[in-house]
Amino acid sequence: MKPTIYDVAKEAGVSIATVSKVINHTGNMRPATRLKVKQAMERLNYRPNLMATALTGKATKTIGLLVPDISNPFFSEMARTIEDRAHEAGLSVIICSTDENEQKEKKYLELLQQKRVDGFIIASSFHDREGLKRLKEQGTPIVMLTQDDGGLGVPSISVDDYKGGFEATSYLITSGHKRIAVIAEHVSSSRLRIYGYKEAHASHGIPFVEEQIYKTTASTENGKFCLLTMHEKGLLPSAIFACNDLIAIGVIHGAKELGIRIPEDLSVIGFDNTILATTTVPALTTVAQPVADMGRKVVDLLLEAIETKALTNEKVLYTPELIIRGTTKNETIAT
Amino acid sequence: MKPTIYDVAKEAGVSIATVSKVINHTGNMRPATRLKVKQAMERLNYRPNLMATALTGKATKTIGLLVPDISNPFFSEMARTIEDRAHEAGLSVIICSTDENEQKEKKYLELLQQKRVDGFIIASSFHDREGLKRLKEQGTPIVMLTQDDGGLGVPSISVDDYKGGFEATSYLITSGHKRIAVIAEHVSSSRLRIYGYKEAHASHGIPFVEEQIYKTTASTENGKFCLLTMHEKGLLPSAIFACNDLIAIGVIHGAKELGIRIPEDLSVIGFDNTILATTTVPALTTVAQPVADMGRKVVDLLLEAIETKALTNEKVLYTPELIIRGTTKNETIAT
DNA sequence: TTGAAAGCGCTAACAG
DNA sequence: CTGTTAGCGCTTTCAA
Repeated sequence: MKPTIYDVAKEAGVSIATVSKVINHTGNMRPATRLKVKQAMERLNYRPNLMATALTGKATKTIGLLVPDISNPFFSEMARTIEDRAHEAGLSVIICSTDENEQKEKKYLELLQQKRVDGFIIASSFHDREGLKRLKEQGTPIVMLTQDDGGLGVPSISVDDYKGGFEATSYLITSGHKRIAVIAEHVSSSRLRIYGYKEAHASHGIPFVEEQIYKTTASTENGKFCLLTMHEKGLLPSAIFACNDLIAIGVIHGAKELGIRIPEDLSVIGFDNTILATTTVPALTTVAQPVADMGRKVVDLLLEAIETKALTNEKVLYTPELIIRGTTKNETIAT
Repeated sequence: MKPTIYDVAKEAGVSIATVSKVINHTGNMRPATRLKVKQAMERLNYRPNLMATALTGKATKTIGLLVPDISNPFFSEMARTIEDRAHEAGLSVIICSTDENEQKEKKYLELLQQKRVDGFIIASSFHDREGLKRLKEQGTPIVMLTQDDGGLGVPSISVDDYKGGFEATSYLITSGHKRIAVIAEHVSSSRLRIYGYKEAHASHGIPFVEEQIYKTTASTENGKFCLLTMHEKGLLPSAIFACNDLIAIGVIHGAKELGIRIPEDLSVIGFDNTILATTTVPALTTVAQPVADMGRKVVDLLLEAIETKALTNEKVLYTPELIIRGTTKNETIAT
């Protein structure tokens, strides 16, 4: 079996209390004693059992990260920066993919609570508001990422989705597009992006129809499906604002299948600026989120909440950046 | 504070042993008693503390997954299937990105040991063989994924890298290519892929030069850099076999920058068949690994090792599949 | 400066 | 069928 604190104590000829003190750098001690203990630990290759430590009331040094799907490049890129920052601070991360599914949300939330994680980063939409509220009331730190807090009163980090939607749409409009569809997700950030989409129309005096607003779940398949649907209904727009890159890629795939040329026949804008946006040809025009900054910030905020035990309500809004690449085209010049 | 087993016992008017029994479905009990306890748990919203449970010798129901980089689509796709399978079996997954860096490997391995994870899935190359050996000797189940076990005597799951390299190269050769470069990684799987590359040359009676073998780390930047290097040295081949999609994409980027047409001037084959391979134009010819099967299998194997406490040495080899898309071209026909 | 002892929340004999 | 009790490995007073 693995050596315990008792083994070390015996090996060093001291009490477990003394060993505990050298582990935690607490209290004073004769240097010789400290050395004896250290050597004993070395000899036995001793590592404290974090389970036992956690049981005495200390932190578990683990946080939970809930994302819709870790295989979505946006979230895996985000997860990577979160992981790095967390480890810098001595925290491990348990990642759970919810698929935006209420059952899974509940299951994972409960599971992680039982594991006594020190806090949560929630980057997935949350249907079970009640569960979150209880969590919060129990004093567990929570930070929302890419998600509003739904009046929960917890900190949240996100990009200015409204602005992103507004700028993407405005760009399309000023490029001469008049029939612009939007493919959004069933999540709070999409609501704001749609709002931006609408306001852009309003401010340019261009009408839009509700039928041009599609809602789906993030995947290339669904993006393609939406385009096919538009085509079947004879409602093909001249431009599509997709609420994430995955959907935009799906649209591009669908377009190829239908023989629709991009950007000549159809302009496409994505959102997130994941690696995928750089691999398409032409490269995808998209709205970038500062993933690295956001990932670091969300960990810092959570850390602060964990350490101070105080529940702030800070809302951090990052500025999105429209990155113009090859999938959009100026209609006024073109036609 | 969170309710403990004592609170439930008091609430239900029974002893903690009884409560423990209903939690673990052990022993018999008068239905009425069980009901009383269940209701008490319900009322208090009781959840057992997994830390305490783990301390009594039970499993932590957590496994560690070491990958080079979770933001690499191949690994995030793999992580997703692992996560799903693990959760089906009641296990959580802690993912750590090692960047193939020995310091991080050590750090994470140690960290996860302290967290008393039930087992490890190692999908990252491992410089610290000693650490792994000690781990294994301590009885911790380990399964290698995408990596040989380096004589460690633990199970391993991978694709037949030799075959993948052989087929990719053979395809290029039979398409008429005579100057084929390979860009590999500093990992064990790449060694076999290179071996396949060499054997393909040998079996077709085509010579190859060692200078055509490049080694780097997985990223688009590095792939591009390799192509630029070849160009500078005046050693541009007519085809490149990249040992993963990320590198292949980098080559494509580099080619675009240099005005090299793909596949007309240069054929490119990747490896992994990640989502990236479908988003390039033309789509990337690549060698597919059955990620979903591998992910499930690796969890099943680990689970078996955890449950039986037996250390098998099973080697599972999946068959790679060459997927021909648009980045390769038949030279014989072309020229 | 060091150690004895009382928990932390739960499991698992062993009694009753 | 139910309860008592002794740990699991560590932290933390409180004495010595």
